[in-house]
Amino acid sequence: MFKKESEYALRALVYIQTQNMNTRRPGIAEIATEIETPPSFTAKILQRMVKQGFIESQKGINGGYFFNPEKKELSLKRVIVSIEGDNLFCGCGFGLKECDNENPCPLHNQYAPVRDAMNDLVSNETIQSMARKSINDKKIRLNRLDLSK
Amino acid sequence: MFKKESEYALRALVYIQTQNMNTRRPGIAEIATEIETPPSFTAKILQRMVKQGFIESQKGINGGYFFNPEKKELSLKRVIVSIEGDNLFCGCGFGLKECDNENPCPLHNQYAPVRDAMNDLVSNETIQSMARKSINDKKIRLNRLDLSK
DNA sequence: TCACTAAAAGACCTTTTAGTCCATTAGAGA
DNA sequence: TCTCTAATGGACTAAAAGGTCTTTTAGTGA
Repeated sequence: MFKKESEYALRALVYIQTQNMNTRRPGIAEIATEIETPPSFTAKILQRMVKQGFIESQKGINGGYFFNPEKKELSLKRVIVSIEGDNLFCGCGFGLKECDNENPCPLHNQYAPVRDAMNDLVSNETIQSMARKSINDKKIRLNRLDLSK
Repeated sequence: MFKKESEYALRALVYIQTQNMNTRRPGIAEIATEIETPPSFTAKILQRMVKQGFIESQKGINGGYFFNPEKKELSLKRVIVSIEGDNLFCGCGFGLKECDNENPCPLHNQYAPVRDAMNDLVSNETIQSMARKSINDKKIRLNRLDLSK
């Protein structure tokens, strides 16, 4: 569904938030290990998240990434749109440039409701709501079941 | 949402079916013009559709592409899965290899219903059902509103 | 059977996505 | 202020997606 970059960004941000809630500021090496992503690529992605202003970073000893608790919660949609645009949430299933209720493609009437449901989902869920779920339910994971595999 | 190749394949197949219903067998040049896709790439895609057995082709004068009316209707899902696999309809939104009700990612409970709705949609709709809609409702299109643009 | 037509095959090119590596910058703490 | 550490920046590589072009193959019908 989403691009690798979006998936990695979401997992990394949720992991950072769970650690922040535990008064920790994880660094690249730890994050990449925990969420099982390529370290260099993850570093590149988090750099972009910092530039977007979604998170902040601290260099040097005990440095790492963290959310500014003053800011309002960050929706999944803002993260995804900053990476891959909003075609997923607005576009036509048949790939038409212009497709709406007035001039629909043959799939439009069926497709639009599902697409809109996806839009609502990522608009309403936030990195923070995901992190809370993750902390409150031990069953919920950000990686594979068995890291030794 | 879908790859370009899937979008072009769906539009081409629906167009072929609408023309077949009018006792015509369109060729590449006509198809690419009508659905506004790159001709060479469209040819490549239709070759693959023939190899998959989804459509048949006829060389030479009055040649072109057509559906075998003996066969049962072709679901959108079969077309899409043959091109890009089924990750869209089975995969995890966070990109985890293992993610289900027992061991969910933080998005699973919200994401799975929307993903399943998408799966139902493409499983139930067929190239033929799309073609019928297209023929019965003049408002429905497979290209832009104004081809002169 | 010849000429024409249109699909098939396959090599090739371009752009985007995915990912690596190394040198630089800057903060923390001793 | 020195040293260690960890993020930053930017050049680079690899693979996949998207797309083109030219030659070959195979029907059609005159």
